[in-house]
Amino acid sequence: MGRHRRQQRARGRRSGRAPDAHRRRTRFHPVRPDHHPPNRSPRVPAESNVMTSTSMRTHQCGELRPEHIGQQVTLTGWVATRREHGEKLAFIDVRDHTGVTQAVVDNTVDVRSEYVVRVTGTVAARPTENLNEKLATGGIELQDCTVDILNVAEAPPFPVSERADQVAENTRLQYRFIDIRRERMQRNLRLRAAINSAIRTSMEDQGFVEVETPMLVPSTPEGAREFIVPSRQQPGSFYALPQSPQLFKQLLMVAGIDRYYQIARCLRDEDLRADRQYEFMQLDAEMSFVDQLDVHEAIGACVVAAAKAAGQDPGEIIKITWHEAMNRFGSDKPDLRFGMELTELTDVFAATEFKAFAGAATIKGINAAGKADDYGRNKLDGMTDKAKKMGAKGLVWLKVAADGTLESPVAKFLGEAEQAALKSALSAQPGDLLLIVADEWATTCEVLGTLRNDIGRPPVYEGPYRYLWVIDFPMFVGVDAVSGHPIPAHHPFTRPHPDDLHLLETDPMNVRSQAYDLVLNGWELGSGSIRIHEHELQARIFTILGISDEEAQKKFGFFLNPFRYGAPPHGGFAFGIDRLVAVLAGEENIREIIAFPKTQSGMDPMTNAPTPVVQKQLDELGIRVLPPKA
RNA sequence: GGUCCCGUGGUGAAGUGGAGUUCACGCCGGCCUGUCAAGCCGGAGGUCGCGGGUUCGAACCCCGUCGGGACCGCCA
Repeated sequence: MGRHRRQQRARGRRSGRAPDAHRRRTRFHPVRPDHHPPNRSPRVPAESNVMTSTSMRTHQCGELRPEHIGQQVTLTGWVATRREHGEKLAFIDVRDHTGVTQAVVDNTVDVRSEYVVRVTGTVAARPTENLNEKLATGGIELQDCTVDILNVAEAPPFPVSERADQVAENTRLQYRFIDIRRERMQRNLRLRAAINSAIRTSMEDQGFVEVETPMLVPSTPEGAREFIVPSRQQPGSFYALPQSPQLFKQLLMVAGIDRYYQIARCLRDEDLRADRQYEFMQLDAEMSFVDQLDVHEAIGACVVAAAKAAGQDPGEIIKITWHEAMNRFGSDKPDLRFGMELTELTDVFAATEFKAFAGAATIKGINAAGKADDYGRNKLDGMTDKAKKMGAKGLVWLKVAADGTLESPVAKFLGEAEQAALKSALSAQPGDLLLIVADEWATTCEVLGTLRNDIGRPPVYEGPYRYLWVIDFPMFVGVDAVSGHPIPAHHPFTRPHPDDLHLLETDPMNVRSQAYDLVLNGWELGSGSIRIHEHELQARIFTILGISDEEAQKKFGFFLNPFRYGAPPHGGFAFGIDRLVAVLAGEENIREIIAFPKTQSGMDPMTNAPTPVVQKQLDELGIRVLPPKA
């Protein structure tokens, strides 16, 4: 740019208005190549043919093709880049969420990065030697352009491109309104919208009725920590924000809604993670007169619809029992994309003289095929530490040498026959790394399951997508050391497995429940259960849990009493939409598919929430803030 | 509540006791008529998160603190 541009800038600034005067002829233009990392997220399906022209534009920046050649069009958007070629020629790329188009302009047009512009010009074929195959609009450009500056812009803090993937996330969140201009965020948010839409359509096609439940609800201190909201009219009393619509949706079954759903915002005041935010969205559903197969079918259809909205066909959703999941994968949310299954070795070492193995309840191993060279002493020690932290007494590792012998500190304690049986059981080949744990069944499974994930789990954006139902969860997860009562694995309204009812009092730890999880590539998408609808069974469960009638009445009275008025058999499910979208988008972190997420410490770098409030607000609520702890 | 990692011009990085030094991008100015992450030349821009300590001397070592991230606990 030269003199002209400088002068125009000066004039525009002096007058303090958008420089309408900047109408310049240009020639034409293309779209910036949409960055799309290989094996990354799916593209949002083609948008419908809705009319997106407005009084200010005729087309969007990603839609012009050679078939439009000769038409006069008007585009609106942001200046993505400017390439100058002397006083008479410059190229500007105009961007909106659909893509970019190259406009050929007179270099006296003073537009800079992220200026908001309207460009009117004639669609023209690019010279054949100047086609840009990286751009969807790379066959054309706008020529004879008039450029209106609709707004000026300061230089953005980071580039509005895939290069900002390298920028500190905190900076991206602080300027989220710029970050979301990027193709990645546009794609993620639009994918999310498409999935939400598919979920609604699927649920409604299946006769589910959307009912909205309150955000201000009574506090029920079981389970996750709640956000509480002080009541102004009842000083000293508080609402809670819902962890889930659980109680309301069950009452809707009593109320004869029959099939309820809601895309519900849920809030939990627990520490944040890559897959957890304070507030998150769930597809929440409940059905009357069903068994768990009915629920699996309905929710499965909904998830399939969501996957198809992301351009995928998930195929059949398989089912395995919790026990099988633990036994084979050492996890209740197994990632089925890779093998390395847990192999039973208890019999192999039944008569061993190796003290660490002798008498162990369960001995299992995994074969990290070909990984022997990847795991040196440091990493192996680290894995051993991890195993011990998880409660195992130790971890045995063996490397298979080129000649087939086992290299390990403990090899000398294992007999030849044992070594041969071990190699056979694990199909060991030279270069393999074998890991063995001998302990209680649960510990053995969990430790090896964790190591299996650590060693073998592919990145989230690597397919295929493997959905599964994990069914027959145990009713109880352990026994309270103080009270001696069993600890429920799910909420206390979960229905026991009908075949195990007789064991409730005598052998509670072997009672299965009618609870189930939906798992995708190692992510727990959600869980549900058939509920208890009869008063007698509920009372029996409370007795087993050590909850007195009085206590039950006090804690859950508003929920239990309605069940006396004709509660139908019912069950339901809820799955986290954020997690589903993240996996389908190929994102490791749900913040990438949320427009305005919180950081790990629960803050929003853009709004600076949470903030102190003025004293008057506290006074009205009868709240006094204590000084910080020393 | 805990473990570990990270804070250096607008952005990303390099700098492990000796001058705010370096690189790329961006920004500002100049040149440039077919670029498309244009190119070439020049320039500006920093309280090395903050506070304290050690040292003749600290971006660098120590302590604290704030902010960010991963994980454990937690998430019926």
